[in-house]
Amino acid sequence: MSKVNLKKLASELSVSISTVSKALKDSHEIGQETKHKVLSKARELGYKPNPYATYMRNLKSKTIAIVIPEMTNNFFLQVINGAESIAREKDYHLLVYITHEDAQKEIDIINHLQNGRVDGILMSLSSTTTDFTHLHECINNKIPIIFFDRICHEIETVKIITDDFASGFAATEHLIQNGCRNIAYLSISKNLSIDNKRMQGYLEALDKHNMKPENRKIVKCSHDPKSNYREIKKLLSGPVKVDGIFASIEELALATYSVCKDLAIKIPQKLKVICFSNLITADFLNPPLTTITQPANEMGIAAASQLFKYLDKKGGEMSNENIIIKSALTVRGSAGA
Amino acid sequence: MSKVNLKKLASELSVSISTVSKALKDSHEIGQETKHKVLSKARELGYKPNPYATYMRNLKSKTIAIVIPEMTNNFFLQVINGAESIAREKDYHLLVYITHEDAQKEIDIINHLQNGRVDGILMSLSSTTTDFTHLHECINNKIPIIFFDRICHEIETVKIITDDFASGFAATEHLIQNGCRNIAYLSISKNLSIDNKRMQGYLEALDKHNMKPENRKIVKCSHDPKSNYREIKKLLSGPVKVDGIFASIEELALATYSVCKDLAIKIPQKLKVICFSNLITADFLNPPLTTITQPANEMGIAAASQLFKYLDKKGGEMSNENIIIKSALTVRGSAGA
DNA sequence: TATATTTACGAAAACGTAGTAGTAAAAAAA
DNA sequence: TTTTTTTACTACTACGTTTTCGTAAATATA
Repeated sequence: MSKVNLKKLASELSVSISTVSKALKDSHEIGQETKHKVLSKARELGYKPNPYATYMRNLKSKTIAIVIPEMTNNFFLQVINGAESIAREKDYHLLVYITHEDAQKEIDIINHLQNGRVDGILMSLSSTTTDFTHLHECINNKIPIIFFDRICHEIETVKIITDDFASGFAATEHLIQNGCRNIAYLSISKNLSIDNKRMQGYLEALDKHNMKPENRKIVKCSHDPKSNYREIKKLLSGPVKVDGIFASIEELALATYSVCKDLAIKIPQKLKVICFSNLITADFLNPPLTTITQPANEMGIAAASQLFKYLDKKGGEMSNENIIIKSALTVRGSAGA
Repeated sequence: MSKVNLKKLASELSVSISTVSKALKDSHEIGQETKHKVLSKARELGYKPNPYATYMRNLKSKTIAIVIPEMTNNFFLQVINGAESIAREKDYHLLVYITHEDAQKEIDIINHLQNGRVDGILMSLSSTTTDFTHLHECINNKIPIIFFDRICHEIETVKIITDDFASGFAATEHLIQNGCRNIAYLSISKNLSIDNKRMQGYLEALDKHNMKPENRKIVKCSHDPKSNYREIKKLLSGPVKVDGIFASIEELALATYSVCKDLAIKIPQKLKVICFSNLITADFLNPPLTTITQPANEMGIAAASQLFKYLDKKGGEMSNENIIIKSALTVRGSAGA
């Protein structure tokens, strides 16, 4: 079962390699009869062109990468799903890399993608990334990056985001309209664009309703579940009065649920909770979780589509635009009726 | 910013391509001084070897693929996470493909991987796959496949599974011990090894406790949420008495929750529910969902590790063994205390 | 001093594909 | 009939890397 390549086909058919290659490409230079012979022999032996050799000729890898910070979050799962479907449609291949929120891993991964392995990258930043040299280098090497969700403002490229500010505003206002007067914001990382925007929405909503923001009500969380639990517990059992929580990501809402369970705080009676989330189980939680649902699948599709749009018109410049796909507020039980 | 390759380095340094290549590989054939010059120039220009050209020389793609049926399930998410971590460790790259439970897509994907693109494949079967020609062909082409979870018995290779039979038995017995006398099994697909094993465990537990299996209590579900909802609703509102449900996968347990919500059937008072699941929110559901939790991350790690074990001793034969990683029954509320 | 060995490099081939250029033979046009 | 065009093929090269082989010069050995 030795590998069947053009040379093998050629020798089997007693023609030249060029003839086989051209016949398979349906070139006009090859006669009908020969084409048929080549095609049927290729089928018979199960010839599949070697992708790496093909790359060597036309320097197109037909491969893109998606770099995400973690896999515990439903959002990224759905983005991958969307991106994969577009890649498949375009007959491209999708490499997946997880940075685990580690800036060094992100740098290593990006560096590994510098020499032709991929034609482009879809990416959401790690929360610990503060230096963007590796990304600039990537752009210098003419490898396009499309950001989604956690974008890098410094890089001029297409960015797929949701309306974080407006949604943060809406989420906070929803809590206010349901009676909350002391709303805490659970932040995930200062470094992240999404966190800043969501918090700005939160602050703007407070301001509109004449509520003063308090630093004590802005809890800096991380990706360590235990420390998040501690911080939220400290908030909810401490001196600061809190009757509403706006969690920037779903992990923090679940941590809140966990704390409330342990402290016997009733949601939504004593505490109303709302968060950005793509949990499929939001409806079945106790109580059902009111969420800002990001169009994750659509964002994956948009990111991949934008990348292919650029790759297809291969001469052009990458435009520097934000593509905004709106999130939806889904009222369930956790923030009151 | 033209691509920096060996040729470019060589001309910059006025040495031959061979010298540069060997210097970068720290060959003894190259003098210390030259090595230093080459290395520093390589760093200066940011040389990264082209992976496809490297492939052309040693015919190792340093890439593996993971082929999964869907992305809506937390199990596969965690498997990818585990597999990616091992791949990263080995400096390999991971391609992700989703069959969307479509046999034809599975065939297309496997065919696309036939000529060298990957060194090996991790795979979980689509539920609609009944013919395994494409997989046999893969093995014939010397591309190793490691199956996990949804395995293919026909192919002689390493398979990573959980103790589906024992867990199915334990799940059913747990329901029985909590008072259920009329237990239904929600099946996902006749084609799947896991479904059969889990159902056998279910039947064995019924038998042990002198309960007769009834076809009416075995509900054939699919991957269509709406039809699943209908089928489960039919079961729970029909003439067949049912006081316990064992769902083979988490989607079916959630569908059951949905039906119970709409029919106002109290879980666990009127109906006890248990299922195979990797939901991170199981604890927060209403009621908390008692689950058989598969060691998904470990299975991903095991699958990738086994593949690399084979790839590393590249001469050998692939062994035909089942590696079983046990699942754990986590008692929460949905199946009674 | 003459010969053997080691050191440090370069030339070239190969991996599989795809395209350019070249060329006999056949067909069409003059 | 001669010339031009078309048809249908082959030879060869390049993509970037790695490695084998070859070889001068330097060094060690006899």
